[in-house]
Amino acid sequence: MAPSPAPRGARTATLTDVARLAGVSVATASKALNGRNHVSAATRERVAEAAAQLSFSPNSLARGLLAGRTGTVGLLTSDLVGRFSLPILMGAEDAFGAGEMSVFLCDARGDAIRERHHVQALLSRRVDGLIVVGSSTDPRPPLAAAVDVPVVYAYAPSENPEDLSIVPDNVGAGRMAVEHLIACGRTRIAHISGDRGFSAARDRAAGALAALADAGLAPVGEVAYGTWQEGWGRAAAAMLLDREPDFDAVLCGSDQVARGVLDTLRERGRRVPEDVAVMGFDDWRVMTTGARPQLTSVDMNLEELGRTAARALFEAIGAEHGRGVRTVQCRVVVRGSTAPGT
Amino acid sequence: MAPSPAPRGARTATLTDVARLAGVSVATASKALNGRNHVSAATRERVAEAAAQLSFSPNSLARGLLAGRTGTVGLLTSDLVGRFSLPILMGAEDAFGAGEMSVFLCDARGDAIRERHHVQALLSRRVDGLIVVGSSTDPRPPLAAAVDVPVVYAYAPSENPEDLSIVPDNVGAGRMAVEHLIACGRTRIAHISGDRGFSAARDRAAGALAALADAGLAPVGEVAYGTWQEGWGRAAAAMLLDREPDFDAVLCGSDQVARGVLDTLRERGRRVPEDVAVMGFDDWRVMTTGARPQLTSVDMNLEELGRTAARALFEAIGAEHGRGVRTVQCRVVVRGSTAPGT
DNA sequence: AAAGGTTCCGAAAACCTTTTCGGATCGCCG
DNA sequence: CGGCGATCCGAAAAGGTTTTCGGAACCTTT
Repeated sequence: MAPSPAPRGARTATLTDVARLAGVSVATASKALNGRNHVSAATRERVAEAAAQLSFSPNSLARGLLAGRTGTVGLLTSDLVGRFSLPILMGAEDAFGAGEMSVFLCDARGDAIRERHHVQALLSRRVDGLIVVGSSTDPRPPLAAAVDVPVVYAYAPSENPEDLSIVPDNVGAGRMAVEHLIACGRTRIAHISGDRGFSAARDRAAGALAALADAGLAPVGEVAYGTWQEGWGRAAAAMLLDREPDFDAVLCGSDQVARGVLDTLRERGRRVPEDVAVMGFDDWRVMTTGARPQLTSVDMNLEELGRTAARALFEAIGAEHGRGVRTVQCRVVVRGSTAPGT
Repeated sequence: MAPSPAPRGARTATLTDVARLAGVSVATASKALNGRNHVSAATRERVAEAAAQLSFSPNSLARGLLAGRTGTVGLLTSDLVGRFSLPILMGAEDAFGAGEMSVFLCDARGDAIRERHHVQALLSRRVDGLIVVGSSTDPRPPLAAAVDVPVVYAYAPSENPEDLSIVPDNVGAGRMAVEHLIACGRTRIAHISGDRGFSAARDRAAGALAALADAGLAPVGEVAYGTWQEGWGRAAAAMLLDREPDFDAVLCGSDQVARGVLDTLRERGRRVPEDVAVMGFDDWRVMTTGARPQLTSVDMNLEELGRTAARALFEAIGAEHGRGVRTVQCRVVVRGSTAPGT
């Protein structure tokens, strides 16, 4: 049996219908359904029954029109296809869903025109706030249009320091990774990074070098920048083996690079983790758990970042708006490539 | 310079303001801005100027309240974290964005309670339609609540054949894959599938076997079901080499399985594609392009599936609602693992 | 100059809910 | 029995837009 075959055209019940059925005025019906005072228990009951019978659902548009707040926010991503938007999105959706907020999703596809268009549409829908999710951690220009609702930038900070931005702590992540390797007893550590054009690569490298210096260690070779791909990992590992064969750990710019490094190390007869420990970045499960051995990685806590952005926006709605850049801590996820037996 | 520092509290301009500034009535202002007749060119110009000056943006809530249509749709996913929702989402968002529709995103996280709650919220916001995106191609129960707007199920079809569902053609995909292998001159084809519990695995196997039979060929060994992971690919390939070493192609249930198979084949001295051709499913770029050699795969065209679902919903809004299951074609993406030199 | 037609504009209703405030009813006390 | 307080209910306005329809002004034609 289909669940009450959609009565198309049968205008959905309004509060007036409920009131009529319950034999009260709309005002009373409203108060009864919203738990306001000055309604007798009996009346409240009658109204509730009537509402249930008509499967009444209050029209949020009318409510929003009156209240001046809609209970909606816009989530503007610049690149949905990218791997990093999604977890942030999930975290934000999660945090808002709990707070009775609904989320408009817009993907600008990296196009400024489309972005402006989407912002206009969202403002026209009277969203209470906006989260702008970038596709890399490099700063991005602030929204072009004049926006009269709070805006929170997530992942990619705004170039305007007056805006509120939530970003992962890549420097801390690099530091954390090296500290883990040192804790595993490694001292001859090389860093095969990703694309030098990304601040994520540079920040992680900076954190890693700082942690090495703090421990009185020098890196093995230069930081090797390339791409974020497996192929670069394979090539860079080969070069490292040729030039600086005396290393006992490799910190990689991404999980994909680490996969490539693992492949080359295995082919060249180095055992992981016995001879060489290997770490990745991003903790992309499909990459880390499919690897042999499973790959230790640094999780950027993107879902938490999304939740944080959502909470920040939520606070900014109605209250005064925060400013500046806030970071979210990363965390090391230990697997077999650095610690045997895990 | 910050772009006009958000004038909080400075009530956004309304049509009344525009009308006053232009020295006309709200009715005229409305008609002027919406390109209606019965407005002189001069007046239209004056109103447009006033609107621009106040950076007027019409209140969609009021408009929706009046029109009975909001220009919004709900996108209800059951599992955002899964790899398949996202491209569908993108396709849908793309198709709707072009049509001036805005998309509410909700993730039910596979929880029926949460799903019902989200549906209620969406109906309360008076969405014009609903797309329900599943996390696997297995049929799912139809929405529990009585919904009086069109619903389209994407990826996972509804169990109710009266509903409209858009799904990938997995049988056709399996057939297509085998046909490609045969076209590459292979005749001794094995199939290492994924998790038997998924209809996607069974459908692809059925299509593959049908194509083999059509070509007068028999598969090498049984269809091997396991998981969707790399580890299963490695293990299954090893077993295949032990039991039925005489094969010249392996069709894998997923790109991850194919990665595992590639690893084992390389380690056991079989060259790809010279000795053995290997194919995956899903065309997950990070898996296929990182592999050595790059992996031929079958793309399910999920983005197109999302667009198709969006278009179907769009048509159903206002018109009569379609029924039944429609499929979207898959396509083979050829890379080095089946055809050398590509 | 009057009649008729054309062109443009404005008043008002409609959409649905919430809130305010005045009015009505009832019970209780003096 | 009158007055008072408490309790509950309803009329009406507000929110911003679109649409309908009546009215005003102007031009053309006889």
